[in-house]
Amino acid sequence: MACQPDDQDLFCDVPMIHEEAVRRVFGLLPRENRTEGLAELFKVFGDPTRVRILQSLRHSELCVCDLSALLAMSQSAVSHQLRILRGARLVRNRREGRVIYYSLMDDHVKTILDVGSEHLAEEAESKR
Amino acid sequence: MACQPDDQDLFCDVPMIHEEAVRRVFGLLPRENRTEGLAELFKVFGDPTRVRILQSLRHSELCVCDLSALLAMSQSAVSHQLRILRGARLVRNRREGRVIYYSLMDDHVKTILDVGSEHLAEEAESKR
DNA sequence: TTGATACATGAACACATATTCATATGTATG
DNA sequence: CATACATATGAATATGTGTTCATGTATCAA
Repeated sequence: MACQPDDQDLFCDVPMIHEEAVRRVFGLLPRENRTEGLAELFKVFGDPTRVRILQSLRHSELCVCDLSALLAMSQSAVSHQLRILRGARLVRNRREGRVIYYSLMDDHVKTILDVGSEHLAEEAESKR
Repeated sequence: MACQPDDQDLFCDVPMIHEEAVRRVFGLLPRENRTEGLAELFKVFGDPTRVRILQSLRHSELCVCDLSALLAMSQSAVSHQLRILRGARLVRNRREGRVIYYSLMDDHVKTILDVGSEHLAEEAESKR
């Protein structure tokens, strides 16, 4: 935790080999807001249960008890995770009587899962 | 933790309203391997420091001390995070004397960050 | 070889998080 | 209204994770 390389002071206790590059990149970085938001978003994707839920909803709208049976998990655990997915606007829900149906919010969710899968595939390929 | 809805037994202690859909989706789900791998991958994106590193490397190859100065963090903390990014094959590194330069591994990293940003943008829009 | 520089890493601690358990909310049915 | 059903949620606990601190490794210079 030295100092922020702003316009006035770029001299830290940390050695800095490429001052120009650092200054330039610092100017190009998005606001901290956005960084924090991105991390929060990906954190939601970073749990096997939630990924499993998203993969399931990708193929069909499902209610909570369906997901519970499908994932072999307690209804409570599923509900807790659905709450987090809702918070990140990755899923939407609609009520029909006592049953609440969940589905994916939009195509971003699919895209993110796909690009992630691609990366894993190439990763496996590069290990050979 | 009831039972897995495999071909032989789909009857759990959890109520299952849409048995057909559940069976169908179960057949379409990827192997657990892949789910776990995806979650592990996104977990790496799920930390502000690591996102910040990736956003930085997106614009320029940088060495550890550059990143340390840029992010105003200790060299140790940055190194620990770089290790995790390397493990997920999100960054590559090359040595030049005592200095080690890091850069993004491939375009998947950029794409994932971009799609995430898009989602956040639309999320903000939908809140209005 | 000795010292300095750039980076990596193990241990420890503080903090976050996923599941379980118990209970609450909301909706249909009788 | 009372009951059953589908889902949500608060509290507690166990496990995971990021940073710091101290130390180790690798490279260059003298």
